Order: sequence, then structure tokens, then C-alpha cells
Amino acid sequence: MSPEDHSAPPATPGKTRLSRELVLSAALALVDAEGLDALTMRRLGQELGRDPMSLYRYAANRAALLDGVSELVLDELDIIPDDPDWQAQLRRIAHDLRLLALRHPNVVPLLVTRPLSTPLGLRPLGTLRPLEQILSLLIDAGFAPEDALHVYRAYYGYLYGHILNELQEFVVDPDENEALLRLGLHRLPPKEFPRLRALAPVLADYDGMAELDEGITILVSGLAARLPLPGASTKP
Amino acid sequence: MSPEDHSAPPATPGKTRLSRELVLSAALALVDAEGLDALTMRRLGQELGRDPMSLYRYAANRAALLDGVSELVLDELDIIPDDPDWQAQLRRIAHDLRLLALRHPNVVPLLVTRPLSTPLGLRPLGTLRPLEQILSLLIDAGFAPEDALHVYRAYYGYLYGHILNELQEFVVDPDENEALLRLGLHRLPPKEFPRLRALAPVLADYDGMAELDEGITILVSGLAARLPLPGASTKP
DNA sequence: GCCTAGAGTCTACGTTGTAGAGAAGTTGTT
DNA sequence: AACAACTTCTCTACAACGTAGACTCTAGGC
Repeated sequence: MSPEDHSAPPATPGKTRLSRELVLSAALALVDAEGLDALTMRRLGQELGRDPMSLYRYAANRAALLDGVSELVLDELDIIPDDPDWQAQLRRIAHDLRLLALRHPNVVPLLVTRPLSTPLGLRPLGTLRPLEQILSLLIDAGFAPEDALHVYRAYYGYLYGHILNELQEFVVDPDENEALLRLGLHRLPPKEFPRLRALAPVLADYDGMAELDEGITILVSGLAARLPLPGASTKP
Repeated sequence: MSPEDHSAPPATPGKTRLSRELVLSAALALVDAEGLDALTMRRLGQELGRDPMSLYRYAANRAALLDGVSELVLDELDIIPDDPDWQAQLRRIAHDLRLLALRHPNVVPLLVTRPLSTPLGLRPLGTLRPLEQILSLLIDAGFAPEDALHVYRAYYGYLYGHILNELQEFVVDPDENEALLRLGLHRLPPKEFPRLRALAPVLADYDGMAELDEGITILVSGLAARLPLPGASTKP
């Protein structure tokens, strides 16, 4: 019962100086906990025990803040370009990214959407790093640069697609998943959606990891087959 | 110069009664022309020459309006389940959807993002129709229902991934594409992004259609290979 | 003519992002 | 210790947003 009652549940209680990292990680925590809409300047300010306006020292505006959150999340992904077995690498990274998406489902819309409104070269560097690193990995493994780009595109395309797919079917609470699904699907007119309704039980237990793994296998072996065999030098 | 002058540039100047179709197509036009952020209730009302509040007769709230726009766009895609050649069908649909995305790039974030916040069964019906139809197509072609679901997931996953990829590199004005790209990439620190910078010219001329086609080929033949051969009955 | 239902409008409220001026706090120089 | 220069944080204010609730207007049926 002190006169100034600043009990800060997740916030920094005292008066430590702010920093970009502090702001961004508070933003990420907020998004993880309550979704993208909860991330308003005012709310974040309150979470940090500061005036909302103070945030503008660390992010030019709300959009930049969102970019910062994307960057922060992507930094959790580490790509170590040691292993020369590119297929194994791509598989591992795919699983890592999938887990990362499951850990921060509310951030995925950002990851997927923000690049659409920013020209490639003007994106936050943290966002481009995975691209650079995977290119590097592939080229080191023996791909010609252009082919590496093609492989990257097919790979990342499928990977993001899968993540979106899986997150769509994941919804809220995994324990209630089946019930919710049945409930939801029950609403569909049986004449128009016989197939979907019939597949309800199958939809209910969806093993995203296994499915991703199969997809990667198909894609990677398909790619390997139609490209100049890796391992051989590409110099003339 | 008749008293009721209903020439509609984008708006209906006279006093024709509103309808859901009218509202939604005006909304779509607005999004296509000026982006998602331009679609506010007030702005759309003004575009239709009506009070913003009148829109609430035709969409429960802004989110529902966005759903309506998604639905409207997806209705442009028609899946005719006649051709028993599922591979050709999937390829055709993929190209159709790609073109649709290029026609309405500003809607793509909606297509990709809104399902993430809505349980499958509660989505607008128009959004689920492609899923149902593709399932139907695959099952008719001889796939067991569960396998059809797997094929669908891999296919749609890759397809959406590709579209996102392509739209990211497309940006604004295709004529300035190369210049913009170089300009943008020039900003990147050479030490950190050597591969990306070196690939600038290749990035500049990106043939999305060809790339999609190759990817589909790989995926579809991969899928065909590892599934019980289609055409044969799946009954024991 | 009036009556009723639906379509469209008006007013108002709370919340949002952020510009601009100022206060408070920190650091370096003497 | 005293000042100045800079950074960081706060205060106030404004325009624009979504939308609740009560109103008016219009079109048909009698």
C-alpha cells in the first residue's frame, strides 16, 4: 500500500532506461500473449511503465515497430552453414522455422504480410538474413547462384505455405481442437460440403511435423533430380 | 441528363438501393485501387455516396466486410471438376489462382491472414468452396479421402507460398522493378549480403509463371509417385 | 389516406496514431 | 561546483477511426 502503487506484472518495475531491445521484446511478449491487435502504442507504453510517446525514440512509427518484432522473431532462427549436406540442412531449418511459428503464432501474419508492402531491398536486415544464409549454404554446397535462388524459392515457398496451412487448422486450444472442428464443420451445409464434412475426424488429428517432413522430402529430392548434380564444381 | 443519373465511375451518385454485392464490390474496387488501409467504413460510405452507418446493414462490422471481400475475390476462381486428369487440373487451378493474386495483390494478405483468426468451420463459405472442390476432384480421380487431404495440403501449401514469394518480389511498378531492386539492394552492407547482392540481376527478371509451373511439376509428380496409384479403386 | 417495416442518417463516445512543445535527466567541459 | 549540450521522456492536442443508439425517411399493403 505504498503511495505510488506501481505494481508492474510483466513490466520493468523501476526506472531502467529504455532501449530498442527492451521495447521490442516487450512488444513481442504482448503480441504473443494477446495478439496483434493488443499491440498499440498506448498499451505498450503502459506495459513498460512509460508514456506512449517515449516509444517513438526506438521505432519511427507503429509499422516500424511491427517490423522490429518480425526481426526479433526471425533472430531466433539460427542457420549454421557448416554442414555441407544441403538436404539435411534444409530439412532441419524447416523444422526449426515451423517450431518458431508455433511458438509465436500471432507473429506469423506479420512475417508473411509485411514483406508484401516493402520492396526487398528496404526490408529490415534481420528479415533478409535467412535468405542470404540459405543462398550461401546452397552455393557452398555446389549450386550455381541462379539455381540456388530457384531452390530457395521453391523451398521457402513450400515452407511458408505449410506453416500457414498448419496454423489455420491449429486454432486456439489443441485439446478442444477436435470438438471445435466438428462443431464448426457441423455448420456447413451437407449438400455443398460432403467431402469436407466426411474428413472431419482426419482433420482433427493433423500431424504437422510429419506432413512437413514428407513435403520437404518430395520437394528436395525433386529439386536435386532436376538440377546439375551438387558436389560437382560449377566452374567451367 | 435524366433525373436519375446512374453512371457509376466508382460510386453510385443517384439513389439506387444498396445491396451486399454493391457494397462488397465497391470495397474490392477500393482495396484494389488504394490498398487495404484505404478501406475504412467512412471512406467506403463516401465512395457509395451513403452514410458510413448504412454499411452495417450489409456487413456486421469491418472484419466481416474484409471476409466478404475475400469471398468475392475467391469467387472469381472457378473449379470445374470435369477433367479426370487431376494433375492437369491442379496445374490449371494453380495458374488461375496465381493470376487472380496478381490481379488483386492487395487482397492477398487478407486471403492468407484472415483464416488464421477464424476456425475452419466458421469461415465464410465462399472461402471453403475451393477446398471442397479440390477434395472432390481428387477423390473422383481415385484418391482415398485421406490421401486427397494430404495432396491438397501439399499443393495448396506450395501454391500459397509461391504466390507470397512472387508478390514480394513484384513490388509496385514492374517497369521500375529492376532499378528499384538495385537501388534497394545497394543499401545492404556488402560484407553481410554478398550472395544477395550478386544475384540482383537475376532477381530483377523473375518469371513467376515458369517457376510456379516447375514447382507444380515437381510436387505433383512427387505426390503421384508416393501414393497408391490413382485410377485404381481404393476399396479392399 | 394511414400503418408498418426496413433502409438510411445523425449524433456522440471511446480509442487510435502521432505532431509539437516542453520538462527532466544525463553527460562532458571547465 | 557550475554551466552547457544533448538525449530521453512526458504533456497536451488533434484528426481519423469503428460503432452504439435513437432518429428520419421511404416504400408497400391495406
